[in-house]
Amino acid sequence: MLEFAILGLLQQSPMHGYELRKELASVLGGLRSISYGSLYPALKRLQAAGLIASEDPVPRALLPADAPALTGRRGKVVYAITAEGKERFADLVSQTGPEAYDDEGRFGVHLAFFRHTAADVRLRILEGRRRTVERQRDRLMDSLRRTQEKLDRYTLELQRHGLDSVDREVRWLTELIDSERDDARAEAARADEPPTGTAPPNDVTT
Amino acid sequence: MLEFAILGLLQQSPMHGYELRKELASVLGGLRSISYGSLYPALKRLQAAGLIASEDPVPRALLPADAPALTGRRGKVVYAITAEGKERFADLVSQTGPEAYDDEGRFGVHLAFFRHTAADVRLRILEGRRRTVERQRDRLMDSLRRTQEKLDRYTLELQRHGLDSVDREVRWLTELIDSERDDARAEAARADEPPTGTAPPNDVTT
DNA sequence: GATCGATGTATCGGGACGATACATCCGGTC
DNA sequence: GACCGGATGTATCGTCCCGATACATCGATC
Repeated sequence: MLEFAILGLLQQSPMHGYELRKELASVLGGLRSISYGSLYPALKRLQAAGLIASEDPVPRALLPADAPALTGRRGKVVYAITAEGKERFADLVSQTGPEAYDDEGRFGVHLAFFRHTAADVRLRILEGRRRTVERQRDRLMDSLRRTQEKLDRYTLELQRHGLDSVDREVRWLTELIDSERDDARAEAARADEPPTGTAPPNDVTT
Repeated sequence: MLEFAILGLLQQSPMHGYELRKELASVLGGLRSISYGSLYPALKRLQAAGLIASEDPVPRALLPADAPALTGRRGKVVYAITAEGKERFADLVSQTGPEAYDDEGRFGVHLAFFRHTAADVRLRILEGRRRTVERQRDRLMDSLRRTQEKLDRYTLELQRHGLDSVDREVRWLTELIDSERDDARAEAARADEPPTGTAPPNDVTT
């Protein structure tokens, strides 16, 4: 998942670790960010797999031969995606199976790179996610109905709030899906035939 | 956090791992449950610290000496809380600092055991949690306002949904807090003086 | 001109998780 | 009455993530 996000970000342009971390935070939803303890090992894995390459474009030119020893070696390391990396990213982006939406984080990453995703794939991922969340909601509703007598007030409140939250997510996904379908329909109509009756307004775009 | 939850559950009665896991799932909000890979190491840590004790009340009586060797050793292991464990739990339950509410999971556990918690401590925890979530909301609103031009539609939607979610949590907490305050006021009124004017309805309770 | 905070790369230990192995018991089924 | 599958049950392993930390440089503020 992290690897996926990194490949996606490097798609645009090379970056160094610090930048990557900041961008990653906004991709992951604005709240929880990623730690260096996750980031650097992930970069190493990607590099070992040949999906990204690192270069050191700031050769620090100065300083005599007695460099501050081992760990010292500032000068920012820039990571760039390779051809293989681009292939791999294209594969990942076009996945429509459960691995694309069962995990919340993974789904978020897919959403973040939807502009690289074909319209039909987008729709399948959104629908898959909705199915997953609906199942969660139903399970929760069920367990709540079965156990509500035995729970104290606070636990009950917690469950109710959780249920409400999941329910809202379903509705949110439904809105997204409907708007995707509208787009697809508009697209089809535009390709099929220019509307009769009402004149199409000055359509300059494209 | 896991340790906290285990101590809380064993407060009621001894349990074995499998039961513990199921109860834990409902404590943690109905959705995400805990894996054995987390549970058993946690039980070992608690046992090493002397906070719980394990007994094997099913001596399997049968089977000749040639037991199926090493790993074999069925007969469920029951875990019970010790006196030290009860002390530790009482300490944990009365914490009102950031450690009680900064982490979502930890806050959930506190909420799950609110019936063991004094009214003033409950209020402080709820208010602390609200402060934390409000800060999250404000940060998110800020970053959304600053970056909304550069984000594509889907990322924007994701952020908006996240923001809505956090905002709802604040409102939910406010409801809980208000109802706690009402309870406290009613309590105080009952202790202080019977109301004049309107006659108190037949108050049989307590 | 010195300190402070942002930027920057990197590692370490602790802990959580999914997967898996192993073992028992209970119900139904032919 | 033999068998089988699924729920119950204990436990470990490898992989990965995270918070904390170390080290290093730069710009700005006072």
